Amino acid sequence: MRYTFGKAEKLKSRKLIEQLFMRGDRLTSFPIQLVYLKTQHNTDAAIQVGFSVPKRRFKRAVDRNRIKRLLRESYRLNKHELQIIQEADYTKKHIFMFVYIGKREMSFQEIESAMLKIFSQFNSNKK
RNA sequence: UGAGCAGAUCGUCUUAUCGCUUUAUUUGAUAAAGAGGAAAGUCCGGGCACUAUAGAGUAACGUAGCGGUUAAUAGCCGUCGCUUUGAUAAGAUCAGAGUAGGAAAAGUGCAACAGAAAGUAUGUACAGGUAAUGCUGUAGUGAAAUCAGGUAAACUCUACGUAGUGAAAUGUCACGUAUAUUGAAGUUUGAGGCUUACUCGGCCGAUUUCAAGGGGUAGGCAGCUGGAUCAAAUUAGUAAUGAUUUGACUAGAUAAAUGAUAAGAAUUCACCUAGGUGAAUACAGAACCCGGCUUAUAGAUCUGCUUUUUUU
RNA sequence: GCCCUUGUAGUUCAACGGAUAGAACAAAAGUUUCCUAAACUUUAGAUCUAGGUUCGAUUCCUAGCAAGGGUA
Repeated sequence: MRYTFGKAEKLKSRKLIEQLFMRGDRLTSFPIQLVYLKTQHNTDAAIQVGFSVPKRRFKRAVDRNRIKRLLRESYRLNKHELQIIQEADYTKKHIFMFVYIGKREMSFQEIESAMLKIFSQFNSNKK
């Protein structure tokens, strides 16, 4: 099991992101909100992921960068908890967007536990 | 020795594990490199690219002592004037700080309160003077009172300067549907359109046929980082800055890399007390590239000035 | 990335460069009432910050700070 997070797994297409926010479903576990959508995209990865921190809440670019890095790190280390990735089922492709809805910066441990909670919610929803 | 102010420089480090971006070897992987002094604000000025531009005038906007510097500027340097602070006994000089500092004798406007009067103004009291008279001086109000008054960061005038849009510019490749645009020829003849905001002036039209190839998808690549660069020495100059020589310089992402976790070290502060415990380590994150300005900044070092204590 | 606008009482807005910065609602105190509401009377409260021009600045200029918006 390798904890990688390469370019193919990154959500980059503007079109897909637009679709995601228009039609995607949402799951919340403070301070993270997950927006997800089952759709087709032409990459090898089962899930493409993006991370977002609103500029309105965090005015300085340094703070936004740090939170995004923490989110990305916690996703990278725990993504194997997701059944889709475990099964490597490429017929069920998804796109994810993690939005940080907290009002202040949090530690890595707090973010990680919230991330795990969201993963378990997502897995049970799929069954 | 402590405190304060001003300026300059630096602005955390090491190891392990797991990752990210770029480059090279190569296709398993390995190696190397990977945020700043402000990368910020976007306040000025350029480079670069594309578009536009026959010409003239007006408008609009910017700048404003003089000289220098620079690719260029509203930056920087020098200097004169003005304002202001300190020193000595006045004058004056010295030292520091600030300064958008052209024109009020072209014209228009504005000036609360006070004051007779604030600009087609001539009053009161006293003194002087005359043939006579606001003819002269002083007092009083006010920021300014007869002096071609004050105010141009009021309109304005003068001098000089200014085309527009910004790398999401622009070029190219791929996919791929359908018709903008341009050129030539024939027919027809004037509504309107374009030309820097306006005027003069200038240019163009509509339709049919033929020929050339445009637009979109914000997908890939180029643009994209070695340059008005940095450091040292010599040299020209009061200085800003220039010249020569030598050496140095691998960030290039694109919903956007430069990180996470753990341990240790360093510095500062607090507590117990002479080595432990706890806390903190700023401001802040490249986005085409440079030169300035402005703002934010824990802590450390150096220099100068002021002041306190101790010793001689 | 680029561009634009606005900052005045707690809130919404006024104010040629000229007296003590005004109005409405809100707040506080009082009158009225057995108590409350309504009504009436009164009070307190502000020019985003720092410089400059001017005799004098909310107004003009410069720099900063904050908020909002547009564009692709």
